[in-house]
Amino acid sequence: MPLRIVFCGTPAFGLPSLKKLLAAPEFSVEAVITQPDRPRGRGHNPAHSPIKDAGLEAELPIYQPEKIKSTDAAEILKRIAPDAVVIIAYGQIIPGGLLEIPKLGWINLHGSLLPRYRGAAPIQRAILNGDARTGLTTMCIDAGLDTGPILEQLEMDIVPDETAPELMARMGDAGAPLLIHTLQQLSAGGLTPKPQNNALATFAPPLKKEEGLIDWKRSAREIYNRIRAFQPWPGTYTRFRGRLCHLWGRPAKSPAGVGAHEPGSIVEVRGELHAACGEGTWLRVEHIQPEGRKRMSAGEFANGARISSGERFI
RNA sequence: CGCGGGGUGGAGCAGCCUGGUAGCUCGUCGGGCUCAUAACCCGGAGGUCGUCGGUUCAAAUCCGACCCCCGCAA
Repeated sequence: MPLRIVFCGTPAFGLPSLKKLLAAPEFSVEAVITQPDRPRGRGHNPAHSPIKDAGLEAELPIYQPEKIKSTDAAEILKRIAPDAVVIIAYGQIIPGGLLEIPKLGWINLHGSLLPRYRGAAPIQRAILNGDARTGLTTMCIDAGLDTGPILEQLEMDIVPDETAPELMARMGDAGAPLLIHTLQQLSAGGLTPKPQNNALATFAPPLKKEEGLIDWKRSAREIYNRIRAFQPWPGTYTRFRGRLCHLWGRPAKSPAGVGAHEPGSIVEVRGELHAACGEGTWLRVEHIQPEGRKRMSAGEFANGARISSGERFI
């Protein structure tokens, strides 16, 4: 008898796990629960979640409750009567009443080494903080936010220049075999959930748009971490001549022959743009995208903008 | 019908409001200077000004429609 699974998730992070479950004969995915189609993009066309697309492709029943706690989700789950619910980055808190329905519980794959980085944006927050190591955790969902007992963990390095989408893809891939292993062990009775040490807990709240605004008083390294962490959303941006500009760059030596400058000051040397940051550090600007314009190289931007000395990013 | 910005030689931009022989930075080609150079100097090539239509003696510029790109919001 295959283990009967309901898969609950929304973004691409859970995709490798879902695919692995679909491909393994020892598991049978009975249904997919994902967030409702929401208007997205410039027009306002409703967009599917990546998980929904995969569910449709596998011809699975799809459920998209607006609010999982206020719908008949309990009825649906009781009817399907899965052995376990796998939940990966679903985007809604699961009410207590639903947690007892599958006998193996709700099994979550989380993008951090819990109890560190509980919450919605563990991977981005780890990069933002400049961490060199992170990891994956499988755990049992309980009534709190990522507070349930730990099943298995896998440590991973964060590569120095890695961006959030890159690390997320890598962790999503690495998470699939970990999740499978956890499910196998759990169903065989070979795992004992270990309570988290709440004293060590930290939180990784969702990214906010405003956090993308570059604070030039921070060091170039900190700004670079933010640039890496905030891809593809909300991005890191600054203001130039009153217009919003998304900006990409990396720490660099101070441009030759250039002394100290106010944070945000722009110095152009041979077509290269350098911006002064805090603590006397410098960021070499690589790409800029002014609002209403396409993303362009710093050199192209400098050609058109004709920056005069003393101009600044704000 | 969510709000807004933009489409001008290969690239990035100015010019549009106040219509009248298309400009800037860079690239490219040729020449020069130099021990040398991505630096500097001189010269050249390259543009249906997104598309279609309208107004006008005359449209990149004013009016209308459409196509494409992007920022915000979600």
